[in-house]
Amino acid sequence: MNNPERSMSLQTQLDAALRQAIRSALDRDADPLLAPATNPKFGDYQANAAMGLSKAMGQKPRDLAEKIVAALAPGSGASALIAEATLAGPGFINLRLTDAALASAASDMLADDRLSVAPADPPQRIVIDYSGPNVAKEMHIGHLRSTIIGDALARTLDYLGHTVIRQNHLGDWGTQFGILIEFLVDMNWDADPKQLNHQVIADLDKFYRQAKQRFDSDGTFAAAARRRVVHLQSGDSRTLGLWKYLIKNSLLHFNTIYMRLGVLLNDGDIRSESSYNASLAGVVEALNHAGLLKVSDGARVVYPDGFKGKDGEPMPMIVRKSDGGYLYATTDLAAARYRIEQLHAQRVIYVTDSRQSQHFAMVFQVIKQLQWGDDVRFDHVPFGTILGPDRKPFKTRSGGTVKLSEVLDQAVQRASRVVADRDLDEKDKQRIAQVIGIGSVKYADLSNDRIKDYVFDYDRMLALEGNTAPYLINAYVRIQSIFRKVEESGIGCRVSGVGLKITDEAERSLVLKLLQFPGVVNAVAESLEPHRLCTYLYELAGGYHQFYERCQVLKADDAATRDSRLALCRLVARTLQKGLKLLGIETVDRM
RNA sequence: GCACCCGUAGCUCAAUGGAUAGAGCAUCGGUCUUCGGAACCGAGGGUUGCAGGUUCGAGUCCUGCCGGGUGUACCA
Repeated sequence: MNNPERSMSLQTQLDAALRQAIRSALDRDADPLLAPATNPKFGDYQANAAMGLSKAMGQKPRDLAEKIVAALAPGSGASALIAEATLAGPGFINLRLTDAALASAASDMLADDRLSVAPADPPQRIVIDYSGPNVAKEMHIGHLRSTIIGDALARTLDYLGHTVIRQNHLGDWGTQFGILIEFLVDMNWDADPKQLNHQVIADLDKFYRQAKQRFDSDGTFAAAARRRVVHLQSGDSRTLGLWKYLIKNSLLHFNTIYMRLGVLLNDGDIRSESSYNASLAGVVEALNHAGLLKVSDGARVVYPDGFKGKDGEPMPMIVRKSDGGYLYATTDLAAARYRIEQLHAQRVIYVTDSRQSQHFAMVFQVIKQLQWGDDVRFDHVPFGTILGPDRKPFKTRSGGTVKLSEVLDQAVQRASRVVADRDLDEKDKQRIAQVIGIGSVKYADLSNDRIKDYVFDYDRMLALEGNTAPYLINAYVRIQSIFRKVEESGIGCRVSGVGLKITDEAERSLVLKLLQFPGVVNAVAESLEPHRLCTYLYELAGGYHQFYERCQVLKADDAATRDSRLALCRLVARTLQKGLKLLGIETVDRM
């Protein structure tokens, strides 16, 4: 099964053939700039290298393209793949592949449990920081995007063979815990630290809002809250006991949400803010040692190169407050250091909303100036805001935060209406509603270009038409239905060793689309944009429907055609299922 | 003030610097003896916010405007 020669994707083979042709025609190593054809009438693939090489080589692009085309002529070694290479426009090389090459590549993909997605070489150690909810607060709509996008990226990078280290940077430290704990002490909240209760998190969420209000209006309470922060930092036992109790019950809540969402995060991935407390002083010392530490208005700051604030002055990043406290910049630096030195990361990915872009740009710049990880790649993966119907940040009618658990309840409930009148037993219906409901929420989020804001709309995300989870899952279901028919009718079908053949245009373009899967997965890993995979899956499902319309599968003219088409169905189903899985979305066999 | 992000069909969104800017919804019109019609085919609908520039080629890159959002020293 995973013979590397055999499982090399078609596009990889084609790229190599083009590269070789450029070398022999122009005596030069160059990227062929191979891409699927922009329009089917141009062929299957196109290579755009000639236009770019023109200036460097001092020759007309069409002349260069002509030489490359000549090097692709029959007998060149590429002829098994390429049926026709033609010159077009200013220097496009349009490629039409042989049906045999397409059929063979599709057969290889079907026989490969990786669907022709080559393992990364070399694999990297990649840290991905996502979700990061706050202790003592219920997860709300604001946590959705980081959790879902981060999870999809983690799954994709893992599939490519990288060592993915998930880091859940829990917010469990800071002034707000002084405020909350002081409030709890004040109301004689006597927590049994061993007790776990799902209701606790909702109470805490409510208490914090009350406490914050009191903190802002009651000076005596505010002073007590600040003292409580000091108690917490110095390890006062009652304070610490309450704090640990908050964490325990929060984790119970987070894990419940994670399980419903089907994200991979678990307790082993938690590395909370407080876990860096002991190394914060060392960060400041490192900055001092590097000569980057400055004092400004009593605060310890660093001025990262290239950042200007108001009135054109260098913009400071405060690492230690004038009262001696540390801030999130310090924690992020400590976390980066841990990831570089202890986790041996080669790449670190932060999935947070775009409002933190400047913060991370500064942090990355400071890391650079500290020379902590010269060969480590840092990526901030920013994303936009989820908007309500009024195009303002999504809030409840009364203006409160939208709880994630209620969003998921609502989505599942609406999904259950879709299957309500199906002839399925109740247990299956519930399971289907879960998969469709949760999948719809996730897909709606992932299918938009992440940098943009998007409007949260249940009706649209649960629609059966368009680029939605239900549409894709339904395409999968329809294929499964064919295989159920196969079982029932006793036709039997060969699963392995089936020779795929192409007998129709719809079949051919479906195969072409299937063969693009490895390229798309790699593009997602490089750009960190899951919506590209969504677009691909949507097009794949569309291609399948066209094929399905034109090509009879079970009533095909002969057994060989039927087996070939069944194999194609199987490949589409597997690709849809795998693609959705990489997005963190499940499939069902009926709906 | 400065910095970053966004602006594409009536609506919601796509488009590694590539050829005539594409989908879904909505509107209108077709197909077929349902391998699940939750389908397929077609039509109308665009000065890609505006104006310059770079390039063989710009929705995409650069500059300046307009509009919206976000950030901008002791919260995260």
